Formats: sequence, C-alpha cells, structure tokens
Amino acid sequence: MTNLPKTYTPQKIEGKWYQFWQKNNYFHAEATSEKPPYAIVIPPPNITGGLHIGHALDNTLQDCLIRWRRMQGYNTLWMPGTDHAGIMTEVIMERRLADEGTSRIALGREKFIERMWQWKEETHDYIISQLQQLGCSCDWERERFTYDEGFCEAVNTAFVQFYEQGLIYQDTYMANWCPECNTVISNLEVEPIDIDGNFYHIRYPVKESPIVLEIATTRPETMLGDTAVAVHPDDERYQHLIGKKAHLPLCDREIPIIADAYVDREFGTGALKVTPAHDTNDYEIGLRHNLEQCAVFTRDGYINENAPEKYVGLSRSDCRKRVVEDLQSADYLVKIVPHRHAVGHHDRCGAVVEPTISLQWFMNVKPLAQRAIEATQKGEVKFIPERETARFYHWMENIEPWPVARQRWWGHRIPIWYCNACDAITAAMETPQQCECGASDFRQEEDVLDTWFSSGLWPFSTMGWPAETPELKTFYPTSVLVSGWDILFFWIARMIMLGLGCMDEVPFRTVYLHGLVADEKGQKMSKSKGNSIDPLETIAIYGVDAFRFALANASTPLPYVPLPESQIEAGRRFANKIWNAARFILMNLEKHPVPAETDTVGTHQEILEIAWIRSRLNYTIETTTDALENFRFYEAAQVLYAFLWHEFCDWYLEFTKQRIAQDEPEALWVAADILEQTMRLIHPIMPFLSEEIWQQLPHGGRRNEFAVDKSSVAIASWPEPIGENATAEATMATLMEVIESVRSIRGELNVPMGASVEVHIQCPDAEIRDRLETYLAQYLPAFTRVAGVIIAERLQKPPASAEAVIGELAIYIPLADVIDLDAEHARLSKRYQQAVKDVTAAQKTLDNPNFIQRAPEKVVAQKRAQLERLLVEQEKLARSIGMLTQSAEENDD
RNA sequence: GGGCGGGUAGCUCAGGUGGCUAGAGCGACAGCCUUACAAGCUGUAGGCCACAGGUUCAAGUCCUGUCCCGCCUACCA
Repeated sequence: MTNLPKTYTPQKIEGKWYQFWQKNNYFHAEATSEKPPYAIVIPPPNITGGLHIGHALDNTLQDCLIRWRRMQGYNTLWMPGTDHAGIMTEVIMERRLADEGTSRIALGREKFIERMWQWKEETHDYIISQLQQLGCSCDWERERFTYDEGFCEAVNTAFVQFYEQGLIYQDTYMANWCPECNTVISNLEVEPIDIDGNFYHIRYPVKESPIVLEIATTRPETMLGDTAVAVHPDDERYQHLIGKKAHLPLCDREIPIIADAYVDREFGTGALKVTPAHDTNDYEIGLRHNLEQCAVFTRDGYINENAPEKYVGLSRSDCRKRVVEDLQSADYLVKIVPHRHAVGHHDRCGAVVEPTISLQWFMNVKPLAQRAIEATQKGEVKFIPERETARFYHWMENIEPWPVARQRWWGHRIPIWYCNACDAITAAMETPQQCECGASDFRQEEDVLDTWFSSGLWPFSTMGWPAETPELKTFYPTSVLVSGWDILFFWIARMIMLGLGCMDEVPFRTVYLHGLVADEKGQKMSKSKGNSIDPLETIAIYGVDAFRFALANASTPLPYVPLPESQIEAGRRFANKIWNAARFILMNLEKHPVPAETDTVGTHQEILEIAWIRSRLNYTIETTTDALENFRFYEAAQVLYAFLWHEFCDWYLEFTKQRIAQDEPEALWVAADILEQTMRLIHPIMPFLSEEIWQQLPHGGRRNEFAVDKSSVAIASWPEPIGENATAEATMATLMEVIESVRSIRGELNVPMGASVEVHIQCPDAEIRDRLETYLAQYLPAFTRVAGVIIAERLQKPPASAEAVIGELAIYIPLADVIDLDAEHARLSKRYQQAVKDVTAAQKTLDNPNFIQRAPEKVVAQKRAQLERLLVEQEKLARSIGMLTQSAEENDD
C-alpha cells in the first residue's frame, strides 16, 4: 500500500528535497556553456536581521523565473549574496551596544568593526537558511557579500576610475545631515513626514527707523544663525527698506535687508529670515548675496558658541522653546499660528535631518544619468510594469550630485590618501609610495562610502569585475532584475548608471518591479507597524509551497499587493488537493500498474474525456508559459489552480473512477501522465510538492517523450503545447451542462438523496445525440445519482416533472411524488426572466443594421447562434411554465 | 502644486491591443462523512462595473470632465 498520508504534511518533505537538489548540484551555473544564458542577481538582503515578507515575495518570484528557465534548458545563474548595509547595520548595533552599557565611540573603530563582523556572520547564516527554506535555487558556490575582499577591490577600482574621470570630487556644500548618525546622507534617505507645527511670527525692528518687519518661520531657533532678512525686489511694501539693516532679536546683531526674487510675496508676511548655514534655500540666497554663513548647531544637533551664551548646549527642540519664551517676554513675538508642514527625517534612524554645510565627496552622476536615459530610450533596458519607466526618467532627468561619503565606520573606506606633509590628495587602490612633494607619509580618508555605491556594482562585481572573467562574458548583462518599486532610485537606477560607467553596458535587460506586500487593509506590511507576517512562522504553519503559491497568486501589477491570511490558507488547501489527487492516482496505479512499454502519450484520443483533458492541458501549458514570459505570476497561479482543481480533479478524475470501475485503466494512466506534466508546470511555484509527487509518478515504465532527465522535476523539460481539440471541448461542455442541470434541479427542488429518479433527455440534433449518448448513459447516473437515463430525438414531457433547457436539449425529471410545484414554478420563472433579458439584448444588437454591416462576420454569426439558442430556451421555458400553471389549476379542481 | 495607480459580488482581486449571457478565491446560505481529499463534495444567493458626458455597429475596457482612496514627487520659509 502506498504510504501516502491522508493530508499533506509539507514539513516532512521540504528539507529532504532541498538537500537532494543541492547534492546533485542542479543550481550551479557553468561559466561557459552551449546553453543560452539566463541570469538574475539577487537583491542582496541587508544583514540587519531576518528576511521579511517583502523578501519572501521578491525571492519567490525570482525562483519562479529561474526554475522555469532552467527547465526550459537555459544555463541559469541565480547569483546570491548579502549586503553590509552601512548606516542601518550601525544604527542597530549601536542600540545593542547602548543596551550593553557601551558605545561605538568607547569601543573604537577597530573593535567596533570586529563586533560588526561577528554579528554579520550570525545574521548571514540565518538569512541564507531562510532563503533555502523558501526553496530558492541560488548558485550557492558563487555567493558574495558587498563587503568581501573582491568587493573592496571592485569598489576601489570604481572609485579611483570615477575620480580620475573627474566624476568624483570633493566640495564644501550644503547637504542633508543626520545629527543622530553624525553623517551626511543623500536626499533619497530623507523621508518627509507631515508634522503639526507652528508658524511663529516675529518682529525684526528696522535699524534707524520706526518700522518693524514681521517675519514668519517654522523654525524660530534658527534665527540665532540669521544673517539677513530678504524681501521680494518688487514688493512695494518693503522696497524702501532694502539696503537698510534689521536688528536681530535675542542676538544683539545687525543683519542686512536684501532683495531676492526667491521670496514669495504672497506667502507668510512676505519677509523671509535668511539662515544660510541651516536651510538649503537660504544657503542659495546666501551665495547670491555673499552672506555670512553662521552655523549655530553642532554636528550632533546642539547649539554651539556662535549663538548667545544662554542657548549654548541646548538641543534643537529645547532651544526652540527657550527662544519662543524669550521672544515673548521681550515682546518680539506677534503670534503663533498652527501650521502643518513636511519635516525631513532620516529614514534609517528617524532623526530630524539638519541641512548642514560640510566638506564632502560627491559624485557627479549627471553624465551617467544621461547615458542611462539614452540606453532606456533605445530599449536596452525595459521596465515592467511600463509605468515605472516614467518615474525612472523623471528622477534621472532631475538628478543631483550624489554625496557618496558617509562619516561612519562600517563600510568601504574611501581610497583617498592625504599627504601628511603637503595635504595633497591621491586616489589609489593602496597607500601611495611617495607624494609629489617628496614626502612618503600618508593618512587615508576617514569616511566610508555610501552602501549603495558598492551595491551599485553588484551585477558585475559578483561576477569577478574588475577582472575579465568568463562569467562576465557569459552572463553580463543579466536577463532580469526583480525588485520592489520602492528601491528604483536607491539601487536600480544606480546599478544602471554604474554599470554603464564601469562596464559600458547596462546591467540587465529587464527590470521587473513587483508591488509591496500589504495587509487586508491595504497597509504596507512592516515590522514597525506590527502588521507583518514572519515568513518562517508562516512556512511552519502552512508549508513553503502554500506560501509561495499565495505570494505568486497575490502578485498582481498593483503597487500594493494584499496578502490576507485566507489566501495562504487557500494555498494550503490547494497543496492538499494536489496531494490527494496524486494519492488517488498512485493508490489506483498499484492495482492497475502501467504495463511496461505502454505508451500513454497522445493515445486514446477517441475517448471524450481523454481528448478533453489533453486539450485543457494544452491550454494550461500555453497560458502558464505566456504568463511567465510576461511576468504575470498571478495568472500562472490562477490558471494552474483552475486546471488542477476544477478540471482535473472535479471532472477528469471523477470520470476516471468510472473507468476504473469498468476495468478500463487507460484513463488512469493518462491521469498519471497529465499530472506528471502539470507537476512540471507548477514546479516553479510549488517546488517541493511537485518534486515529491513527480518522483513517485511513473516515468520508467513507459515511454516518456518529454522528460529528458528522469532524476528530478527541477531539471525536467518544460512542457510543450500538445494541441487543442475544439470538438471534444464543445461536446464536454454540453455533457457538463446536462450534469450540472440535473444536479441543480435536485438541489433546488430538494429531491432527497434516497429518492430514485429518472432523467429523460430530448435531443433533436442527431450528431450531438450521437456524441453524447454513450457518455450520458455512462456517466449521468454516477454523477447525479439518478437511477436511469432515457435519451431520444423527441419525447413527451412526463407529468409532474422538473425541467431544464440547454439550447435544443430538454431535460425532464419526473418527480410525481416529491415535486413541489410552487418551487418548480419559481425556478422556471426565474430562468425564463433571465432568458427574456438575454433575448432582448441579443435581439437589439441584431436589429441594428449597422451591426450586421460593420461588425466582423464572426461576431455576427456568434450573435445569431446565441440568439437562436436563447429563443429556443425561452420558448421551451414559456411552454413549461404554462403547462405547470395548467396542472396546478387542475390540481385545484 | 505636479504626476502615477486604484474605485467591478459582503471582503480581496482578475478581466493584454473594444465583441461569448462580467469571473475567481474567501466569506454567506442550503444539502451531503458519494470507496483521493470535511484542508472535502454538491447546489444557491449576491454586481446601475464610482458618477456624468462623448467616440463606436458595440464600452467594465477608449476619450473628456467630476467625486472619493492610496502612493510618488516638489524649496513655499
């Protein structure tokens, strides 16, 4: 007896098959091969912790593509790895150190980095095991880390190259500064959050004049660093004040009143306080007017000595309170008006970002952005969904210099060397030997590079760049990049630019951007919101395949894809359904084994259900392939679900039961064949279950034309279309309709199971009758629990019978004792009303001469046939209702 | 302020280039332990496809406008 348990228990098989695949090296890609290449580089997960639901989706979809292409015969490379995630990792580590009562500074750079490496090992191992539990068929021999030795070389090479090209330069400029992390960050890392703040209206007295200027600000504490007041040059209210000086309250300083067109006359009071050291726009104004830059904050966000003594040492928020109090008591404060406005926060630590002037390393990405735009316009890169292309262009066209340095420790130290004697700057892979000035004493730049700089090299650095490797030759540019749309700018755009800069070629041909996983309320799942699903927990409960199926099924092209628990539950039920279908087939195969040398492929086409299920399988093969080709994973999932459950299980296997009972096991052998092919189709989505079943299905006992390799479904060939059979599909559709009508009557009229009833079928069309006769006689009793079937060209409707109409077919079920005439009347009336509605609609279309004239012939013919059928049905129903009413009246008599 | 996406059954969503009687899953209701599966089987109910115009023989689908919801982006202090 087959030792298959009644319910599917995924935990028992998942580990086993992953080990099997790895042992057989199925996931390894050869650097050179005759097969066409297909490559994906994984978006390397940050080593900041475990994988979340978004990773599960991202990697499931990648694995679907990779497994599918592998079966199609491509030399598939899925390049795995992890990312050192500079600031993020440091933020988390610093919190941890704080819990231990120590800090980054206390440890010192070297010790701190040591701790980071330790932690990296732990989280790395956890992440890899998660990916493996998810079933990811990565080429693990090639795994990389964005901070490993090879990467350091790649990063240094790229940096030096861009420096020499003049694209990377040092400059003093205002950039976003995180006072919490003590580093500069790029504007992408600034998250604007709406805050309920205030407008503080403050009086600035004009020197040697009775006039008092009123300015409005949301950040009163910055007034300590004001170096001007600006008005619009054409503003009549203030024109006469331009060139005069204003008294800066609380500071005992005088600042000039200047004219600058930036000022919006309509906004606030039309007078703007200017703080060039702490506001990006003020900084620009300051440059235009040669204003002093008076910084009043320290790098970590406290008031410094440039402010009046009483404020020194206060935090920014404390200082705001003090300033407002002091303004009020000195009668400088006019009013406070509530004002909601966006405040920039660091996306990694949440601190309020402070625009700060500092000496920084920048990369001028404009030229590369231009090349990226051109490459995209030429079709060298394609974005899916297409709407993302517009977002890409918009960002690329408005790109600004990229501050690439970070004042942190965990990351690639910038390969810049300062001469200790003359301060000359050298960019080099290693410490230079000698400076131009003759000295040989150097110090390396303290700053590290933005993590995105190194991950921007990912698609080629993982393949050995800067060396010219066979891997690069074979796999670059890679085939597709799969990622969430939220990192289009952070990462994908940078990869394209750096790929062009270093490889002179885009890094991938297609970018597939999936949605972000949301809960049932449409909210993005995230740990901080507490609505996220832990992949491992979910897998433990439902099994990987159910989870993967749910993810594939959820991945519609929407920007946020909901993943309610019920969908994962549905995945589990589906897995169980497949399991039991296999169980049924395998159990019966023991009694009816496939004889050696038996060919089940393409045979027995004369049997209706066999021809039909093959035709449906053909449709499934074509649709699944097309869906995967176009990144419509949800469609692949749905079509496989519908085929397996509603066509294969609900119908075909039920027919098979009858065949087996009649000792005709051929249908069973075909079932095994259909299931074998379907397991191949579903393998990219449900790798473990499909392998478990595929392994048990017969391949050796008969000729199998499709499976080139019989050792694993993971390397079996992808099914090819096997041809459709429209006649079989049409005949089967009618057969199904008859069966469903009889079932419906039984259900609606509450005919008890025990009641023995007969079915009389009138079928005037000889050809249809001929095609259906045997099958109806054979299957109707078993499918609908009726005692007997009569089929004739013409027959009388038996008295007190229920009726259904399918085109020309009439189905009568005599129910002399059990029929509820009122119920039957209601049932028929409802169908009649529907028929009238449909007839009217069809009639209206056909009455339109323009329709006949202009619509394609095929559509007109279809409409005519439809109307004809509907008219027959309508007429039959009308007659039956009439008869019913008549007999009811007779009963009354 | 600009731009994008969405509004279809109680809920979550499908419905590429207009053309079957608008579908699925979940949920609801009714009946079934039918020898693979109760994580199952059978049946039923439920939709002015947001609204208003327009194009067309034909609109859930294309165009215009309006109203909601979400997101991305922007220097209005």
